[in-house]
Amino acid sequence: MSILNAIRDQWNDLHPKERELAGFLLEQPQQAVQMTISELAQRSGSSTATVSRFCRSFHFQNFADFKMRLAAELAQQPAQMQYQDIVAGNPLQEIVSAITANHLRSLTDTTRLLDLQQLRAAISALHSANRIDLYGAGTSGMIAQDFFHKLIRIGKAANVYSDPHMQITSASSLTERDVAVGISYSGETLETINALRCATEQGATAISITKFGNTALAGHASIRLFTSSAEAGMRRGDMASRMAQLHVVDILFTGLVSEHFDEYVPRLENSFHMVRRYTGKEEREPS
Amino acid sequence: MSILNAIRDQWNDLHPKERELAGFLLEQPQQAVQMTISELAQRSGSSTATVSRFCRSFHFQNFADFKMRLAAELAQQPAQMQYQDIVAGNPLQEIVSAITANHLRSLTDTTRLLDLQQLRAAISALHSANRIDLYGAGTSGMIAQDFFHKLIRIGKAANVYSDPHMQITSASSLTERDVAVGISYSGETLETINALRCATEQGATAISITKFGNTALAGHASIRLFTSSAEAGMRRGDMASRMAQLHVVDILFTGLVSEHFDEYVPRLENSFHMVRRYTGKEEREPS
DNA sequence: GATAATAAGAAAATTATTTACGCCTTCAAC
DNA sequence: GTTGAAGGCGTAAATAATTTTCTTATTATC
Repeated sequence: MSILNAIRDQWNDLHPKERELAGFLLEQPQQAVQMTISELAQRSGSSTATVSRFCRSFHFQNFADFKMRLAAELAQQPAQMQYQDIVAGNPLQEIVSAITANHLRSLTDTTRLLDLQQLRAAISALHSANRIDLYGAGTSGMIAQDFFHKLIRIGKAANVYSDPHMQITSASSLTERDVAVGISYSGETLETINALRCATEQGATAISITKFGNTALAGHASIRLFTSSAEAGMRRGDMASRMAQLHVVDILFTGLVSEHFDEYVPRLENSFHMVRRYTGKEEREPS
Repeated sequence: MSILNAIRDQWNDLHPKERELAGFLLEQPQQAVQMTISELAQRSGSSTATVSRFCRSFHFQNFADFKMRLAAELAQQPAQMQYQDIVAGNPLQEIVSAITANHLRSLTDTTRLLDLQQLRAAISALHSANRIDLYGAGTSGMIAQDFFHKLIRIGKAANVYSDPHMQITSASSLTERDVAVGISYSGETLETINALRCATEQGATAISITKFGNTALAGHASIRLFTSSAEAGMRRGDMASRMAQLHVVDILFTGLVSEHFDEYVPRLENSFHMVRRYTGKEEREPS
């Protein structure tokens, strides 16, 4: 229930009328997706304009887009388990099932949330970028690293920074021909936000990868990519969200390579062979 | 697929233009549900009136009703596909499906391969370890990093090395009270193998995380954990395998924390709160 | 060859959605 | 308290989407 989760998640940031609307959506989602915007407005005690704005504030293209995605989400059979936090002394078998369910869920939810338009825009921006900067802290820093590995394999001029000073230093030298990617699950990591803002000020194209919702980081990006947002159990940490972020990175990368196949694939294969050759015979496949 | 089936079913009774429309719907249902009636009419070479009538002839209330129900239906199917390599110029939607299928597959396959006995042994070894060394190169190095992040959060004396010299240097000072974890998808990365061998010679408990099969790395480990082994497309790289490795790491970590709940959870929560406190108010959740 | 039946598009009518505008509330500064 | 700025939110105008009506073209039947 990533959309409904996101709504619950942002409850505190919602305006009064939006809350009434959100409340109705959370209680009667099945009915809501069958209504027109005016019915929904009436039933939830707000106006069509408010509903429309609500949808856009959650980064949906429009009301129709919102309705379709919510419907798709609701159609998922409830057999799927809910996201679970770590609890005491579970049998190992149950832990395995729970983690697996969390991860599968995270991936399918993220896939459902993906906006192909934004994805296409991101791919195109990355392809034509003169330089690519990647920013992320903590676990998201690792995602950035992963993306970095991929990009240099196809010969992109990419850099990755976790150090806030270096982030700003690098961002300050970007131009409108460059791309900056800010990664943060919460979307509220100050350092990453600042780096992306700085990049935007220099005219670079800013791409954000955050949990779904109205996050500060996404607010500063011109291309927004989202992962599913489960309520964060602090114990569970960022396991599922990290999977989701990697998933988005993989899709971005694969899309990029696929769309410019002849240019990138030879480089990809070359990097593969070279690693093999220079790290000993024993290395038969990428580790 | 009752709606699409019904359309196929009635194929013979359809008028020429309706067939074109039906054909498009059967081929591109995912795209169709995102379109307006006029887009759909245009793409399928008919007119809005025809589409509208088509929906009613199938006893839907109207076009919107049709769209919603089809969307709900499409959301149901999990689309279990085979592992796929990157190919040229696929539509983005297909790339998304393929990657998602790869990842889901990778996780479920890995879960199926998991040996609870080995898992228990690994958890127990990690719990009582005096020191924990993590070795990995390339992408597997990132997995090791990820594990490292997790372990230090619960106060374990962990270290992670990607540099072969440092790996050996550290491994050489391990004792029988320590644990070494070697990560390599192929299981044939020389540096990682050597580091694990060195650790074993010092009497440390060696844990391997490799693809399933008879790999060199697993041969040098006393506790062997496996991920699913799909044929590696060199273009596809290590995306799915990385997901699987992280999956194993997550299960290991969660099992560890769950089994020693009272000891580890306070540390985990403390690290969470401290990161929050020392990285500014804006940081509401782990990035 | 005329007539009836029906397919199917154009356009009109209807309905739905978004946007522009402005009122009203809230909150802070004076 | 008064004033001004900011922003929420509804009304209504503009836009877009959908359905229905009207019309034409085609084919089958007598």
